[in-house]
Amino acid sequence: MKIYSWNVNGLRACVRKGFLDWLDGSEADVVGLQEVRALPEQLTRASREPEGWHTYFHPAERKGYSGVGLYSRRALDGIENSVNVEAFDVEGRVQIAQLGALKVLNVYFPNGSGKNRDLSRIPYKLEFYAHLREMLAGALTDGERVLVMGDFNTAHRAIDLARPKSNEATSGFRPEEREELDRWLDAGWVDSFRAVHGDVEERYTWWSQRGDVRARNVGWRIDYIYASPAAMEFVVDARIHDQVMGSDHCPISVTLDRAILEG
Amino acid sequence: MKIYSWNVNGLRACVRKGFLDWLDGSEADVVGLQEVRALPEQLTRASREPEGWHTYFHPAERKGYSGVGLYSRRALDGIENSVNVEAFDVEGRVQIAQLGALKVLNVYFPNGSGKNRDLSRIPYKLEFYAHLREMLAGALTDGERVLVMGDFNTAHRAIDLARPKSNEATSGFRPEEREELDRWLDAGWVDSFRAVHGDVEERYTWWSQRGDVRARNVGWRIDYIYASPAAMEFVVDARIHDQVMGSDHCPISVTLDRAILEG
DNA sequence: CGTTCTATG
DNA sequence: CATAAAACG
Repeated sequence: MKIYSWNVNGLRACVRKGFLDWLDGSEADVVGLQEVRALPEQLTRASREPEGWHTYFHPAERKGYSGVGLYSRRALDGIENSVNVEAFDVEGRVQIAQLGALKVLNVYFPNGSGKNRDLSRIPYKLEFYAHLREMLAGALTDGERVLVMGDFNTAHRAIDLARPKSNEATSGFRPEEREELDRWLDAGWVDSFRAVHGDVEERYTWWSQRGDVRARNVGWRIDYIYASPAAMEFVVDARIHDQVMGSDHCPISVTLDRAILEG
Repeated sequence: MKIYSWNVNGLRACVRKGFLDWLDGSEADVVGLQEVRALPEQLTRASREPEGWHTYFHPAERKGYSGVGLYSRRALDGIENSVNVEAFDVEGRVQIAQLGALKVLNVYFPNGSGKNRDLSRIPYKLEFYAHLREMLAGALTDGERVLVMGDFNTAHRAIDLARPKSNEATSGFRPEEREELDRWLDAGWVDSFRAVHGDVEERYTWWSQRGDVRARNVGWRIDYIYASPAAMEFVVDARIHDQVMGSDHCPISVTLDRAILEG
């Protein structure tokens, strides 16, 4: 089975660029979207409830901002939107889906840049990371099968972005943000793409919209599917679909042995 | 000589739709624009200072809002932006141009609709009208040659809009607004288009942007060139150029005997 | 319905 | 550079 994550940068705009055709051609079982940037009622019916899919949305309270969504070929066994912190829940950043023995978290981690391109949102971002990490610590040590996928908004190591030197002070590659990802990996989470492909270079998931940056592949790898050790045993492939257009991010995926569903 | 008035509904957008081609083909001597909606420095050089034209701008303080501009083939003999009321001056609504013995006021009269489509701006609109009328009363009685042209934002009589009955409560055709135009005409101002063409019907200068309203000519005549009696003696033609596209308003013009300039 | 601005990324 | 909203008309 195949699970995708994609920051669509506005689902309505992405639909105009062919999202539904991509969806039907994707052979996906589950797709997690970030930055939906629409209330469900603002979506066309064809994109809100496409034939053959079960869909779930967790929008932000603020219109046109953030928001996550899940598309699944079979109905989810459970869905939960709250992480029990009001300040996080109102921004529509997390969906926790249960599929048999597998738990999938679809997450839009906060961007660290604030109002005037400053770093004022980094504390919120780091608190969000820490809260989720602590919330999931028990599941990890209990050997549960968990995927945390989405736009992490942080490149972990120099190999994960084209211009590491010039971005050491930029939110998304600052030491305090990278150290938080260290803590996830130290806790036991596995970066599925790196586990499958090792230190391959120049594989990115996001490119600035300025200039011809994507054509020149001057990008960042900031979208991940993190697997618990128990889930990682079922991962048979991990991919970055950088040929797929429609957003400033590209989709990523993992292929899993279906046995992962049977506890 | 030919003098035009046109509410361009954003000069930058209008330029993209061919404003400069229209300008050069217009045989205009003077063009007054309303709703420029740009600071001069936000305009391209080609539109701010086109070859062969002298240009003058009076923007609002608030960005992207209101603002008037004048294009003249020969340099103006004088230009004044203030009507000596701060609340009016900051909204960039008036330019007073002197061309020889002729005074031309290029005016963007306020829209009466407020924030929530309410009527909260009608008092401001009526005060603006009254202030300008009183300011010009002396010139009128002194026999000066004056044109007041622009977007008046009021249809005077039922003949001036396609749907008078259904708009009696709408700002733009309310009794208190129409009565203010009565006061201008009672004071001596002449509606140049009506003076030339009498009660011709279905001649409008503005159409809603919703639906196919312009194609069906469901419009309003709310742009006028008012002439003082002394100026009216030199008016040889008055036109509504409703075939000219580029805005939700169309240009209007008067043709004058050049002798109007020689006092 | 369309222009422009602002917030956000 | 792009998405979406808000204000205004």
